[in-house]
Amino acid sequence: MFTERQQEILEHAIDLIAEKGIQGLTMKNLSKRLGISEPAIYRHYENKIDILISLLEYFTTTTSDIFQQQINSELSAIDRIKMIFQRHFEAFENSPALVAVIFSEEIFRNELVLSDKVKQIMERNAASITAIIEAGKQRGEISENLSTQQLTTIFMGSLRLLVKRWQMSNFMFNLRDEGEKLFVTLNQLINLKK
Amino acid sequence: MFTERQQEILEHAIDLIAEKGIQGLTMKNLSKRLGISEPAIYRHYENKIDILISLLEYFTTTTSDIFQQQINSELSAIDRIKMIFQRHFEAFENSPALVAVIFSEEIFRNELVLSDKVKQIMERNAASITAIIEAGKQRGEISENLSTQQLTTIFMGSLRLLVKRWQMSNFMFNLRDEGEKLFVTLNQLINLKK
DNA sequence: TGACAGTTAGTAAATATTAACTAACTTTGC
DNA sequence: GCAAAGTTAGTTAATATTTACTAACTGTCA
Repeated sequence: MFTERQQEILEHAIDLIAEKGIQGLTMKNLSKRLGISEPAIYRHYENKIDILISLLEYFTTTTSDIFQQQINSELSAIDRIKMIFQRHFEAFENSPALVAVIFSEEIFRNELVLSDKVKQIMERNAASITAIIEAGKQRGEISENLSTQQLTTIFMGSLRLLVKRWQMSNFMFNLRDEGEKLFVTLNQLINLKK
Repeated sequence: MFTERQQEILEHAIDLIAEKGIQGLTMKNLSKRLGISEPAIYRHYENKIDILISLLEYFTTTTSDIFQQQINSELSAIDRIKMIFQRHFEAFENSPALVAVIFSEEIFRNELVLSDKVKQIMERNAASITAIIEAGKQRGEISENLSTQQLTTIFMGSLRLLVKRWQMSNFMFNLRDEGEKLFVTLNQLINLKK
């Protein structure tokens, strides 16, 4: 899918975005990081947008596993969502720069091809959570009175905000621990309905 | 606080950011929108960063009322949070471009003065919600078992995600109606504990 | 008359990209 | 087996365009 060099370029691009935002991602900065000249980058990518498209694909493949692994699991709905949470946290702790991409709507806003891809990723993720909640309802784990769609928003929204806070704190707290706490409360809220 | 012309400039700047992201906010684009020349803008603002600082102040004054009005209210905690939600939705429906600013962490990342201000705004908002939840706990409206901090994340996170979705859909659904639905579910979750 | 708000015509620096070339490999055909 | 041809990954220099910003001038109006 990606050559070794392309992957290197992507990783440095992610780092740059994470550190300085999208405005920090210039060919000059990127080449400096890579230790090669600007034109050398064009041996591996046609243009800058190509790099960004690639970057979204890279992110998609990285995270899509997390969702697909869960779908066949025998766990309860809530535990399955919990596992999705945890795996994301792990992925982010391993490479905090990835967080910049999960909040990349702003980054990719100016190009239609890119913003569409971001939309797709978000919709796919929401659909996964929705499916799990529906299954949970059928098994009687989650009250039928609660709107699946709204629960999806609540789960994803609070997850996203936690990660955003982690990013804004310069990754100063332990994401997994805080995620655990958040999940305890979410769990309490859902279970009380039984 | 702002002259008439300054306010005009800010509004067009917000529109530009809303449409094309931060990269769309150039002095050229801005002057084109305003129907004046680029140098004319410098009659009203010293430089571009000055405009962005002003923009955050503009946003702060616009939304800080929403929080302060509530604090003295006699309503229940949940209703007070609901009102804060609703007033935000109203503000956003009146000027959807404002939404771009609420998610402006990315936009203002490159300048320390700016990103600090964004952090401040977020913290102030979180503190308001936290205070309301704490009060609700003391009045017995919200279970003491539930973590105030996590509840704040859940409220703010789901609110933010809803607004984000609204933005990504190009404002194609009714934000207030969907907000109402979200709140019904949040209400269900909290109240069941009684 | 003089401050205010605009203009035109520029600036230097930064931007993504292209042109032209090179050194070091690998493949191919006799 | 080895020279010719091609590829890969880089270089420096130059490109057109865009960026934020400035200097100097002009009209307007209280």
